[in-house]
Amino acid sequence: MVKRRKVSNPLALAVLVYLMAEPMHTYELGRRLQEHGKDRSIKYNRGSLYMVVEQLCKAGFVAERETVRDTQRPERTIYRITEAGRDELYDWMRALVAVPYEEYPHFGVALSLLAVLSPAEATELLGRRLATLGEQAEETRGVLRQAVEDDVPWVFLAEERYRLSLVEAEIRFVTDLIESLKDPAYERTWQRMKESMT
Amino acid sequence: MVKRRKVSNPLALAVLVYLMAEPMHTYELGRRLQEHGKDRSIKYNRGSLYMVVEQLCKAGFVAERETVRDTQRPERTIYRITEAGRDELYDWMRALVAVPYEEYPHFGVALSLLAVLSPAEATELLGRRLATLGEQAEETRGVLRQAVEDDVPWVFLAEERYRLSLVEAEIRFVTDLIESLKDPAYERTWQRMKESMT
DNA sequence: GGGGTCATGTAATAGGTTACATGATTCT
DNA sequence: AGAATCATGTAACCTATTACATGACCCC
Repeated sequence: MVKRRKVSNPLALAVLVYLMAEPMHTYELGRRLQEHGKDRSIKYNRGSLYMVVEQLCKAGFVAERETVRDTQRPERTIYRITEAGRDELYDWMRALVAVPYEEYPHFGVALSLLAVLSPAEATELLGRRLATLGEQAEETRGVLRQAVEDDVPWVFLAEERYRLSLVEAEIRFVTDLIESLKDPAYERTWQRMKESMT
Repeated sequence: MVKRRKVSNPLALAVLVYLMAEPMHTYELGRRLQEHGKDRSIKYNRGSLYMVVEQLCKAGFVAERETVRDTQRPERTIYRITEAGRDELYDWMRALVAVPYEEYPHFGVALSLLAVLSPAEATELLGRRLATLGEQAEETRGVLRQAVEDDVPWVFLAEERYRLSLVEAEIRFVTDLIESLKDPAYERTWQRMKESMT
């Protein structure tokens, strides 16, 4: 039922978006992604980028426009988006925005196995996490402040605000969790569980 | 500086935890994971499980204990956790709890490219997301209610509470975002951007 | 007792990351 | 000019997912 995309790496989506503006070669794509800080929200690495462009090409979403050799620099292929690529771009964006994607955050895994740690240790570790989360929140707030000063239109800040929302939510959650762990009843339960384990 | 784990798939962590309780064979591991609903927080599929167990074996974190052939059923290898495996388990759990891992949620990608959609369309799509998020929140609340009724110790509910926190945060965020999109100034800005694009 | 389906594993394929390679540029 | 660094790509290597395979069990 869930239509699988021919190319599913989110990098590909960014590539399509950038090629909407104008044709360019792969390296240039990478440069812009980094320049615009898109690599904060999209996992970026050069190897994957080349792979993804090739996949897009095979899938017919982009096409070679020409191969430039300006005597120096190895020859670079310039890509442009195709009609099918445009369709795919919009279809993909719509799906991403309209339907939540099931994710598996690493912290969720840890929580689902939390019982293996003693309450004391868990508390200590969570305290450290809390500190780092605080820094992250502060950093993101900084990015936002700076952007506002620079008159960046707010649409381009949605991702950072989202990031901040999530971090703040996690801070509240962890704070509560630490509170819960203090309950001496849990300490006892944990001891019993531990012993009852074969 | 970031120590890479020999086996990094989160499934492996669950395997180690389960083998702490008692030795068992791969299929049994899978069965329990599902039974306990761990597959809600850990991406699970059989193929990966076998792969992961093999990796753990190569890495010395688990070892074969014996190979049982009870005349029927193909022979199944029983694994047990090793000393090194125990160490790895605790080290890994500590890291997961204490330091936030950088994730790349799909919705963040969409947000970082939101500007390609018209404000009107974005609003409509976000509305649909909001509806689904509401259902998800409700479902998770249901799971929690049921678990509380069944006297499940709360440690085992941390993951669900976390999930709920995140969903609720996202609901607030999206609600705000929809509000922002209504600003007629943005409509104008968007039009201008669109035209100025080569 | 033959057709479905559950239990169990393996192999083929596709996807992604790291490591390497090579020419140009810049610095001293 | 040689060393260090940047620009650019490719290839080798892991990881993960899907598809396939096989025997047992269950039901009319």
